[in-house]
Amino acid sequence: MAGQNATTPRWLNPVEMKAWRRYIIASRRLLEALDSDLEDHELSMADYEVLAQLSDAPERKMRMSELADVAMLSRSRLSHRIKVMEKAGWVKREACPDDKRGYFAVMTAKGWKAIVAAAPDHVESVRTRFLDHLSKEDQRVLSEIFERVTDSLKENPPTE
Amino acid sequence: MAGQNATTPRWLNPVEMKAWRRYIIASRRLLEALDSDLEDHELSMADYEVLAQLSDAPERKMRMSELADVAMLSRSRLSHRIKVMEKAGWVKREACPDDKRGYFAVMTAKGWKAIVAAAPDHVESVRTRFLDHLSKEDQRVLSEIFERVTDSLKENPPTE
DNA sequence: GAAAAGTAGTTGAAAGTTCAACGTTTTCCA
DNA sequence: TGGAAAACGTTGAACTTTCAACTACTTTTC
Repeated sequence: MAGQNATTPRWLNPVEMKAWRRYIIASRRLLEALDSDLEDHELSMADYEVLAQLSDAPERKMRMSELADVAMLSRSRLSHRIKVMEKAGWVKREACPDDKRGYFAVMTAKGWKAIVAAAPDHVESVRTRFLDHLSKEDQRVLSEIFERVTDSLKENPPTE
Repeated sequence: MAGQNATTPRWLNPVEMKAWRRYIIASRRLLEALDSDLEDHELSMADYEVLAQLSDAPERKMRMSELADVAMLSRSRLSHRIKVMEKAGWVKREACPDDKRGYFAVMTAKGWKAIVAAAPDHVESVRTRFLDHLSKEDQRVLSEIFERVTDSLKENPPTE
């Protein structure tokens, strides 16, 4: 992307700037707040996401790489994180019989208890800190905007 | 926030869920993409933000704590980061004459060159990856939504 | 005007994340 | 069928971020 802007840059006008900055700033603070709310359950957002995904999976287990994809973590990051979560007793690892390279992350009873305890509070956080400020129409507009953003990122992924 | 939900949790309905997840997923990918685009200039988003804020400040210098606030970094994080940026030659530190506890972060000529080189590409990234997918009306709606979200976070800050 | 309380900023250690390299197993295809 | 290439997941090292403690200075309070 470097050096592709020989022409005069199209700087943001005030309205664009406001939309962009408000979005980016609110999003950071929102994430912080959700993370902080989850601390009451000794969970980070990433941990929550991992457990939530596992709890939706058949038999509450999932291949490491699939879990990494749906939880949007790098494989390496997931691998390190699962090591910690395993120590905490929320998940364990299980060799995959079909593919000897592979492993499953399996949610334990303790992990299930943790997510069941955390989920209502987390959903309530998402509501009070975010969804409550959106009308039905806002929800629709937002869904569409971010669908377009995601689609465009897929078409034009960053080159790393 | 823990234990405040003795009542049945108000789970998200499908429309709410879709709005929430699309927003959160697109936002993560968007941030990743912007960060990745900036790598061409050897800058992280945090570094960019620090340099951008400095370049707008009078004399291109700012007190550490003010800089931490506007760039949304903890003081400790800024302190560590400035150490690295100083080594890279983009900023230097300067003792504050009025308050002997204080320091200024001061942008160097090299820092100025770095931000001037990166800004057009970065703005272009923000456009192509985000703003281009928003109509004027979308911009307005988004500004208002995230203003409400920010206001509510101010009224009800996380307790850490 | 001195002690207490608060503010500015840094530090080192602990925890988390990225990156590149690696061993193992599977897939591809000539 | 055999060997190259790709995929799975882990690892250790480097780097980043957080956390709590700390020094140094300033402001408040009585």
